[in-house]
Amino acid sequence: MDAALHESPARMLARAGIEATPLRLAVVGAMAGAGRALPAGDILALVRRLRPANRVTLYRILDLLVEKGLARRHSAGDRAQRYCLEPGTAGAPHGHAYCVRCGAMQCLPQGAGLADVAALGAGLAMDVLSVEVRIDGVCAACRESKGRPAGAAVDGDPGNS
Amino acid sequence: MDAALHESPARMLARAGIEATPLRLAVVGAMAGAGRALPAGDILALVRRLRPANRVTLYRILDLLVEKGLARRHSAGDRAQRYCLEPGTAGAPHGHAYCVRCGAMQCLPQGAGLADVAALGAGLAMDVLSVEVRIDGVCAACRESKGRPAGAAVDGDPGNS
DNA sequence: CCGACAATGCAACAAAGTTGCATCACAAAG
DNA sequence: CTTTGTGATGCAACTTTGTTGCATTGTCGG
Repeated sequence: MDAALHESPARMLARAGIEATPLRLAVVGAMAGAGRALPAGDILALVRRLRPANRVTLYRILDLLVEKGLARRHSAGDRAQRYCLEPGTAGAPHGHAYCVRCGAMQCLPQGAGLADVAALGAGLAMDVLSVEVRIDGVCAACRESKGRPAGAAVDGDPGNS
Repeated sequence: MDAALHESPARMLARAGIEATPLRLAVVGAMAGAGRALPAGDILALVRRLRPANRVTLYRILDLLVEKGLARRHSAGDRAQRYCLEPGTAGAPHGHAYCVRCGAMQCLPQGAGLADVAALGAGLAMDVLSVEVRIDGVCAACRESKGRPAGAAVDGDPGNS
């Protein structure tokens, strides 16, 4: 996820061939700043700290980012999909650590155990497109503070457009 | 998934300490018969071939099965969770192969590449509860028959309660 | 200024679950 | 036999997350 941390949102959009708009910059900025996979609702809350934004537009931007390879969509155990910025090196997959207590979804370093899993798919009588690896558990922060969820959702106003 | 295939629904419920009812037997029977992870909607359709059944009751039964360790809940790329019968040997995880075309979710043999991934979680500063491994791609049936989805959903009447 | 086209917004819809409460069935108590 | 309690089931309404269709805005080339 280095690229996401060291590259400006504008640069990332340009790299993916996506026209930069204030909203898109805000979305990419929010995702890059978080440093982990966020549900659409959290991204929306983050973006709305900077500017009003519409739910539908956000979903369309996320779809666009995914389609252009800038972001990836991952399923957590819950109902909401999480989105995280692609490491730049296109196609390089990475797993995630999902905290079932606070819902945070940390990106795991690339390669960790993934090559093996990918090889598994190769013997499968199926055209493999991608591999999802998710470790479910309780993160360190939540383990310490039994009781209140730690580092959970964004606190931005969830008020509607 | 051997246990699921060779054990009667009644026996499985007994083993998990769940009281057997006609509906629960039908649910377990449907899941065992499918031999793969099914979304709640498909299970409902299968059960309704035998008897009328309510959506809510099905969800409650599925929750119960998961809670008692008889079944496992897995997220596919889409919105619906899939449920499959636990191999009996409690906690033994297995991955899944998800076809993005027809939505079928085959259970992978245990152990295949999973031990390695589990080890990955061990170094994570987090209490690992479980590991989800999903291979997304296009299954053999769908690859052959480009066009119509193959082996997709159940054809039962999706009519309501 | 005008038309085209992309981006955004709004409202309504849709799918998958969830919740609260009514009802039913069956068993134990009286 | 009737009563009463408990768990299973059913029903309706609601929530969350995402999608679709259409209207509006904004920008660019002419």
